[in-house]
Amino acid sequence: MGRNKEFDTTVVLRKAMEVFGHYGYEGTSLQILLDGLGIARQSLYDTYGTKKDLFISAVKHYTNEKSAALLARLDRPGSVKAAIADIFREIAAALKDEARRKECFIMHSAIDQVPHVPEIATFFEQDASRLEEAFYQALVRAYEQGELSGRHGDLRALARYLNHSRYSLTQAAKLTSDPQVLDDIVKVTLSALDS
Amino acid sequence: MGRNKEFDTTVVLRKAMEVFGHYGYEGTSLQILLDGLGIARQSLYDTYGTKKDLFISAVKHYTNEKSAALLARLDRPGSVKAAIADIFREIAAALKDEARRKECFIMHSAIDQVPHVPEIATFFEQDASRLEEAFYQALVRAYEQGELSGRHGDLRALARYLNHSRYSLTQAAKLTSDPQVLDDIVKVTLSALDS
DNA sequence: CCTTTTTCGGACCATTTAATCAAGAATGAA
DNA sequence: TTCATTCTTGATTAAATGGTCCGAAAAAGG
Repeated sequence: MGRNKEFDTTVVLRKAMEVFGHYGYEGTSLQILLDGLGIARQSLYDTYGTKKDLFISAVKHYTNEKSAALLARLDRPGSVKAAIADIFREIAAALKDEARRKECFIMHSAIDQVPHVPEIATFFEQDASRLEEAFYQALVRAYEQGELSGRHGDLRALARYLNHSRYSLTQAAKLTSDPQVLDDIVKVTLSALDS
Repeated sequence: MGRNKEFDTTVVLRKAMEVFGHYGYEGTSLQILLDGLGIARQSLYDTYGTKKDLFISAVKHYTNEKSAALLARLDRPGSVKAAIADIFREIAAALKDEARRKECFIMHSAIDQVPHVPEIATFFEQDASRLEEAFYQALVRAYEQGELSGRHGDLRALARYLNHSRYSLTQAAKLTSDPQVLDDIVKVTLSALDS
C-alpha cells in the first residue's frame, strides 16, 4: 500500500551515469544532478542516499551490466577471436552512438575517484581480475581450438592487454569526435590476435 | 630591481601537476593546492592568476614537455621500431617510478576538463594531430627502411593507435599497482609492429 | 473513509568555496 | 638611501556547496 514511485529507479540511474559522466563526480553539483535526473531533492535522498551513494550505485550498475554482457559473449561456444572482435566492435558502436555514449563516460569519473573512494577501488579491482581471468580462459580455449599460433605465447599478458584496451576506448572517445579514429584503434587492437 | 621570487616557477608547476593529478581539478580546493605548492595564496594569484589559469598552465607545460621528447626521439635516425619501443618503455618506466608517476596523472584530470575548458580542448586537438602526424611520418620511414611488412597496410590507423596507446597507459597505471601489468600491456601494444 | 507511502517545493543550515583587499616585513637593484 | 618588487598573513566577501527538516498534496490499497 501507499503511493507508487513515479520514476523508474534504473532509468534514473542511467541518467545519473550521464550526468556524472559529463561533469565528473566533484564537478556535478546537487543542482545539476537534480536537473539531470528530473526528480525532487528529497526523492533522491529517500531513494539513493547521499550524492556519493548514488554515484557508487551508478558506477556499479553500469559496470555490472557491461561485465555481464562481456562474460556472456565470451562463454558462447565457437570462435573466440570472433567473440573478442564482437566485444570490441560493440564498444565502438556504443561510443559512436550519440545517445549511448554519454553513459559510458561515467567510467572516466569512476576511475578518477579510485584513489579517494575505497569502495570503488575494491569494486574495480574485483571486476578487473574477474574479467582478466575470463579473457585468459577464453584465450586458452582459443589456443586449444587452434585459433592462436605459438607467437601469442604469453596469454596472460594478452588477457591483461585486452581488458585494459576495453577501458581505454572510452578515453579515446572523449578525446576525438571522429568515429573513424575509434574504428582504427579497434582494428589495430584486434590485430594483436592475428597470426 | 625589486625582490626576487623565492620559488622556481617551473618547480611549482611540477607540484601543481601532482596535486591536480591526485585530486582532479574540481577536487583540488585552494587550501589543498596551496599546501601542495608550498607557496602563499597571494603568490599564486600574482604569479599564475586564478586556479583555472594555473591548471591550464600546468597541463600545457606537462604536455609540451612530453611531446617534445617524443618528437625528438622519433626524429633520430635509425630504427623506427626501436624508437617507438623506447618511447613506450620510457612511459612505462615513468609510471612505475613512485616519484615521477604522480605528475603523469594530471593527464587524467586534463581529459576530464576537455568538455568544459575550451582552451584545453583545442590545445589537445592540436597536440594530438601533431603527434599523430609524427607517428605517421615515422611509420612511413619505417616502411621505406623495410622495417614493416605489407601486413601493416594502414599506417594511418597504426599511427592513431600508437598515439592513443600512449595516453591510455596512464589510465592503466591508475587502475593497477602491479608494475608487471604495465609491462604486459606495453609488450602486446608493441607487438602490433611485429611482422 | 482511512492509512500509508511517495512526491514536491521551499525554507534552512553550517561549511566551504574561490577570490580580493590590506598591511607589514623582507629583499634586492639603482 | 630610495624605491620597486615579492612574501606572508589575516580579514573579508559573496556565492555555492551538500544535506536536513517540514508540510501539503497526490496516489494506492485496505
